[in-house]
Amino acid sequence: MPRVKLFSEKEILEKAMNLFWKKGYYDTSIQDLVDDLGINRASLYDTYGGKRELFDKAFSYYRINNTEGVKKFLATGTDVKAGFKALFEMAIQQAITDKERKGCFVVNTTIELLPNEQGCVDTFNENRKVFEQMFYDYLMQGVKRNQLEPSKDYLSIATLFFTFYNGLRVITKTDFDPGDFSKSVDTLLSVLD
Amino acid sequence: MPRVKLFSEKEILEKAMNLFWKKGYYDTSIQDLVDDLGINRASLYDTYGGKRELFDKAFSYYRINNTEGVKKFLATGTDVKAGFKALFEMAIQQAITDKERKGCFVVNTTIELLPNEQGCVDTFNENRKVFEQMFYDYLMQGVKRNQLEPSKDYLSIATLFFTFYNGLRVITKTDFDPGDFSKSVDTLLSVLD
DNA sequence: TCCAAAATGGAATGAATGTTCCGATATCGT
DNA sequence: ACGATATCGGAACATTCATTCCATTTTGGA
Repeated sequence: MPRVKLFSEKEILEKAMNLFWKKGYYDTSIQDLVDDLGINRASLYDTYGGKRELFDKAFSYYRINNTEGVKKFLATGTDVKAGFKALFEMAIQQAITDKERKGCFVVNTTIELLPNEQGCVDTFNENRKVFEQMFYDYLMQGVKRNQLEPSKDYLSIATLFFTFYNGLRVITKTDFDPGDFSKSVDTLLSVLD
Repeated sequence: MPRVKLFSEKEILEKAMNLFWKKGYYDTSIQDLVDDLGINRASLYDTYGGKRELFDKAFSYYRINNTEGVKKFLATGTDVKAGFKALFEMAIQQAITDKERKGCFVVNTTIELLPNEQGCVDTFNENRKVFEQMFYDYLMQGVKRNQLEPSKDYLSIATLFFTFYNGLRVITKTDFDPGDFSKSVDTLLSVLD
């Protein structure tokens, strides 16, 4: 049997994810990765294929975690409106807590790779659909539990919430006032009343 | 007197703006610029300084036009709610019309340069303030004209609208359904009722 | 007409890019 | 203990990058 890997493949992938997340695809060089991941140049190529392959793996890893994270987050609460409030507040809080202000990896990558790399447009479309569906299902739960009026157009509300969520992820990269955005979240959520 | 420039400085700046807008800062090389702008390598450096200087000039040029454009757009209409509806619909329509799907240059640059280039965070903060103020002023006009209830928190509505606007600029780079987003705009605007 | 000044074309620079290759090293099962 | 096999360190590769330089061409005013 051969020599065993001296690093955890998943651990390194997580590091790569964080670096790509922070610096984006183009501004991250192989040298940056070698320095940051702490593994050998050759090991990087042997294990992950190359820059683009590593990026794709890191991006996939993020999307899975992100989707699962939000799904679980919404599943914890019982009140739907409070759930969305908490979700948006979490995005705000995350931006304050994260000293690197990385925002959302999916949003960042959408902006960076489109429109020039149409090959990944399907990924972004699917991500949007998954989130909108998740939001919609959650809203319908609220209707079933008599927390929300049944007569509203919850598909458009799901789209609205997701769009707002994306906007939040852009603006929270700048120096924003958390209080202002908490208020705007409340205003947004008033569409549920 | 020297030889006269064979190109219009503004015309070339506009071309540079479009290329940076489409491809972003890092993925646009000097060679790309030389090919696209149709001017000489040396002329580019003589006239604009360098890649970063040219980018800054192009970005400034965009922001001025963009701000003025939205300001004039809002000034044309008389009904405030209809004005916002038209503004958001314009963003949607622009995404469909623009075959390159460039989105918004400010949003793109915010995502691409932050958090690594904190030197330009002031620019983004100012841009946000200008737009929020513009939206707020417009809303207050609606109050004065008795089109809108006076009791609402219009500062938070301005923030909400601007955040949504940013989100739109992200999502409209993907393959979105214009109809869905028109509906979500209507839902958003219901906060004014 | 001639000269100063600016634009031009294209070569040249040196650093950084992604990727490949190789000899050395370390490890596991036999 | 040994050999097969994968990792490792680092050199080497060809491109591409932003930038600089220079000789040439073009122009407008004296």
